[in-house]
Amino acid sequence: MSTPQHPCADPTRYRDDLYWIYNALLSRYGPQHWWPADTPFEVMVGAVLTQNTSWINVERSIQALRDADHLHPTAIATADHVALAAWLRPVGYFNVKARRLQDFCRWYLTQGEESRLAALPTASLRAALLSVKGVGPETADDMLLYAFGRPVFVIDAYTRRLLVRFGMAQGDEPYEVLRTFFEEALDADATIYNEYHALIVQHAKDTCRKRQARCSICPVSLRCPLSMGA
DNA sequence: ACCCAGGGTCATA
DNA sequence: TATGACCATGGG
Repeated sequence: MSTPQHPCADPTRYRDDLYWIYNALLSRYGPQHWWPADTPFEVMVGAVLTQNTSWINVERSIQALRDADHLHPTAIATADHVALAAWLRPVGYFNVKARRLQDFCRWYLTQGEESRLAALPTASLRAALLSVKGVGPETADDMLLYAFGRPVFVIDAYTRRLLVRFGMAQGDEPYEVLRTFFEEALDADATIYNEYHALIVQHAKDTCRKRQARCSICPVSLRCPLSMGA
């Protein structure tokens, strides 16, 4: 007991709770049909653009790329930085994201696109995605789950708050710890993971951003488990 | 005016 | 390993 034990050190203990939360969210919001994109490549573009950015702004930039006929890996890979940054202006960090998106597309083209990547086992594919500058753990997992259909659980800020609010984690655990927590507690099912993450985000949009004082899903009556602050 | 958004990198200690 | 600074637009 000298070493501080995280509550999430024992994933199987929370299996039923995590499925209860999933069912509560699903019965409230219904299937979310994520990721909102037409192609796997668009999923990956959106995953980069939505970093610390609201989705409405990502839609604007995706549309700007589409209008300019640049919603393709070769077009982005060879685009002028200033032009690319202009299309990405709505998502913020446009200089950073222009470089990240271009780096990703150039890498993507060298990999022979999806067919080659889709043949890789999940661990290898994850490592490959993480090797691209600008693709961190959450962005890579968005791609793995929503573009490649792999059973990888995506951890975002909302998920951390959810775990903290339910007493399953402290909140400052490394990304990998929380991802492993979900994946060991739940069955490896990409369909469930897909819906679960989407539902958590939907719940955050529904309650957190509206600053609701109550949330029937939350076991704590006063505030929503995903709400900001305390 | 303030806070936050479906994060990640880099410099520093 | 673990903080802090930085990136930057748009909506509540």
